[in-house]
Amino acid sequence: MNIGEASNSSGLPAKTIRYYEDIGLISPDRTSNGYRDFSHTHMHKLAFLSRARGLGFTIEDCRTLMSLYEDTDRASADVKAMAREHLEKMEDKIEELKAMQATLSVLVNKCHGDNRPDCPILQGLAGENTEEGML
Amino acid sequence: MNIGEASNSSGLPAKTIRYYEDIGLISPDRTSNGYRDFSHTHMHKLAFLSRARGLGFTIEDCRTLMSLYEDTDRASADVKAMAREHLEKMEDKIEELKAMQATLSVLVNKCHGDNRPDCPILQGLAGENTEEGML
DNA sequence: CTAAGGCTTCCAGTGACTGTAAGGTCAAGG
DNA sequence: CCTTGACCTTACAGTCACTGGAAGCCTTAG
Repeated sequence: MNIGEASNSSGLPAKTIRYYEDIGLISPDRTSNGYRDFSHTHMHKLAFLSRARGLGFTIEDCRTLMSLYEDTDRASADVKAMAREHLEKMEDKIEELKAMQATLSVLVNKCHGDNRPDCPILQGLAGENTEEGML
Repeated sequence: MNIGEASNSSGLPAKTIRYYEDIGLISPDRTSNGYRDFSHTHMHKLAFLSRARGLGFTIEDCRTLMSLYEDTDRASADVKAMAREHLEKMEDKIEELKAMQATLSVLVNKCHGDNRPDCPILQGLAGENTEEGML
C-alpha cells in the first residue's frame, strides 16, 4: 500500500504520515522504487494514531500510548492515569474558553453594533467599564 | 518606565512585550542608554493587548482591534462582528473539546485501571469495541 | 512519446511566544 | 575604584504539529 492509499484509508494527510515517519512514530517499508509501503500493521498504527490525535492526545502521548499498546505487560492503570490527566486538561481548557466567552458576551451584548463609533467592546478592552472586575 | 516595570504593571512577560514590539504592535521610546521607555499611552496599549489576548483574540485580531480603538470614526458594528465571530470560534472549540471528552470518558470508565494489561482505552484507540461508532 | 498524476526529499513558514547566550548598564556596598 | 548583582540589550534557536512549495523521479494511460 503506497502513501496515497494509506492516506485515504487512514484519513491522515500524506504529509502528516511522512511527518510521523520523520519523528519515528511509524516505520513503513520501502519498495524497490523508494516508495513507502504500508502493511496491514502499519495501517493499524496509523488508525491508532489518528484516533488518539483525534481525542486530543499530544504526539508524545501518542508515542507513549502506542508503546503501551504494544507492551502486552503494561498495567492498564498507567493508561488510565494518562487518559484522566488528559481529561483534566480538556476540562481546564473548556472552563477557560467558557470564561472568555462569558466576558466577551457581556461586552457584545452591550454593544449596539451600528455605524456610531461608541463601542463598549473596545471600551472594555481598554479597561474602561471594569467596575465589575470583569477583565 | 522600563520594561521590567511595564511587565509588572501589565502582567505581560518582558519577553512578550519585546515580541510585541518586534511585530509592530507597540513602539516604545528609547532612553539614551538604549533601554525601552514606556509612557502612559504605551502602558494603556499593553493593557489593551493583555485583555484582548486574555479573551483569546489572535495577534492579528488585536492589531485590528487596536487600530479600531484608535480610529475615532470606526463603526461599532465592525468590532461587534469581529467579537461575534470570535465567540463562534470559541463555541466550536468548546464543542470539539466536549466531544473528545465524552468519547474518552466512556473509555476511561470502562477501564478498571489496575495492574492487569487488559485496557479498554487502548482497545478503543486501536479500533476495537467501536460498535457504537464512537471514534 | 507525452502528459498527468503520484511519489520522493528538503527547506521554509505557521502562531505566539519562550529559552539561552553574550554582552552592555546601573545602583549599592566595601 | 572595584565588584557584585540585578537589570537591560540583541540575536538566534526551539516549541508543537503540521503545512506549503519547489525540484525532480516514477508510473500509467493514451
